[in-house]
Amino acid sequence: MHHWLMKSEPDEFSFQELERKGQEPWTGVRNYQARNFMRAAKVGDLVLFYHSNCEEPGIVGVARISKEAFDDPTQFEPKSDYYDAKSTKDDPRWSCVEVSFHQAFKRLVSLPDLRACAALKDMLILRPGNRLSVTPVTAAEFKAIAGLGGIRK
DNA sequence: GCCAACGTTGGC
DNA sequence: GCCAACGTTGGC
Repeated sequence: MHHWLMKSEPDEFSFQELERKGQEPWTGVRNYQARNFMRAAKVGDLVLFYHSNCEEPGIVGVARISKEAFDDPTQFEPKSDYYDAKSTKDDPRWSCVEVSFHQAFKRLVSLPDLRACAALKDMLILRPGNRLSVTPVTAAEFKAIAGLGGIRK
């Protein structure tokens, strides 16, 4: 089992919205590295849900991979923001996974919280200029963050 | 709204 | 295949 961290702008799609809907296809990722991480994700993998570009950036809870990588439908939709004219059905460029709500944190784990935790000093997300929207997280990092969020994993 | 970091594009 | 220009991300 792998662990992941996925970023979302709450104005676009928030953790609360995931809780309400139950599950959501994670479409619109247009970065090859992030895409490759999604292709490696398996059903049941746990996902740290990160709110970015907002008042209080940080991790708000845990989601779960509920469907493994499949073709991101938005790449074929000319009207979509994520349309990719260079992608064909025979050779699609972009994948997505489906994520499901799993468990909300008791408290937000903010960026300063993450930075203050010695066990997390190697996290990809904390590296300057990191912009990947999907990154792998080690089991130890996952456990430490769940602890900071007030849930036991 | 600024700006640093970084991926992508395209001319050569 | 190099690299400058450009666009995007995301914290502050």
